[in-house]
Amino acid sequence: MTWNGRIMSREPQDVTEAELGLMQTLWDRGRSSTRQITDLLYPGGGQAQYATVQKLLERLEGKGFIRRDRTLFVHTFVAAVERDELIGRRIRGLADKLCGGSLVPILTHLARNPTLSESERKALRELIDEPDEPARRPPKRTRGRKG
Amino acid sequence: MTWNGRIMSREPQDVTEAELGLMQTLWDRGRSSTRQITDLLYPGGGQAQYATVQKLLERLEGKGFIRRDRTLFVHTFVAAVERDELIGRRIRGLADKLCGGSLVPILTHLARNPTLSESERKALRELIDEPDEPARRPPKRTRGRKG
DNA sequence: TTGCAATTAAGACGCCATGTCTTAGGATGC
DNA sequence: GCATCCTAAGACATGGCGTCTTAATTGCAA
Repeated sequence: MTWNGRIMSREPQDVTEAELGLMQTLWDRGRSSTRQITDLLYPGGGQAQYATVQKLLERLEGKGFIRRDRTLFVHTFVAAVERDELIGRRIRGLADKLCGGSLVPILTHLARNPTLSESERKALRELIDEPDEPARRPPKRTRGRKG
Repeated sequence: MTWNGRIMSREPQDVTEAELGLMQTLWDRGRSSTRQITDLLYPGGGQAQYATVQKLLERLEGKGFIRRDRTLFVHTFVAAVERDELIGRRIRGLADKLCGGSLVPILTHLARNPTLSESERKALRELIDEPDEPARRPPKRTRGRKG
């Protein structure tokens, strides 16, 4: 069985370090071609680096983190998962692995964090006080929990 | 150079999945021996599982996440890094890799999180208000208003 | 059309992290 | 003395990951 923690059980897969570089590029500059990404990430890179980017893009596509447009000869790519979404996944993963699934330990850690400047603290406070939409307060009765 | 992202540059190293199981045990039950941990993590395990735990403990010690007491014949282990500290490291790593080092994107994500219950929201708010300000603040309504 | 450059596509490669297990050598206790 | 527990050292397979080579395909200019 070799039950490992990541070999079996089909975990959703994550973006690796090098792949993250490509994601950043797509997030920052939007739809791009392999060439554009390569020039940006490996300035002065040759065929080898180009192929590396290719492979990374292929894997990212396979994992569903980017989408490829094949209509033109030169394919273009866009992020299928936004930066914030990835942040969310990481936080959730962190909560699952270290906090029994709860976000509270993370929250408290953040709140107690001394590196949190007063302005950040203030910004956070406002964000918390302000749920989502101004027109949405009454219908909120202990809902929206997923198992 | 083979600059990879983890091969070179001596990154502080992280706790792996299996190792995390041992850490949880040490966090929960405090100082423990290899035997105790093995019985807990691999019930009915034999010599093989015992050795696995041994190796994991050895690696954790090497990485500085636990401390070993060799005074007695049977060594005992304690966590050298607390759960909260590890949470902090992960958050920081997340911020570095995905947020350019800033915690704000993480904070905003959390604040916007729909799975955050009202009680959690409230708890967070209190935690934020607490640290810096000793005890000098009218009940509420600090900031003026926001659009 | 021919030829060159760029692009896609497929796969090989080496390294090492990771979890697992085997074995040897000491200490303990009956 | 002998079985049993422990430590210690290391072997091992698997797979992730970043990298690179090579071949096939397409576009474009001369």
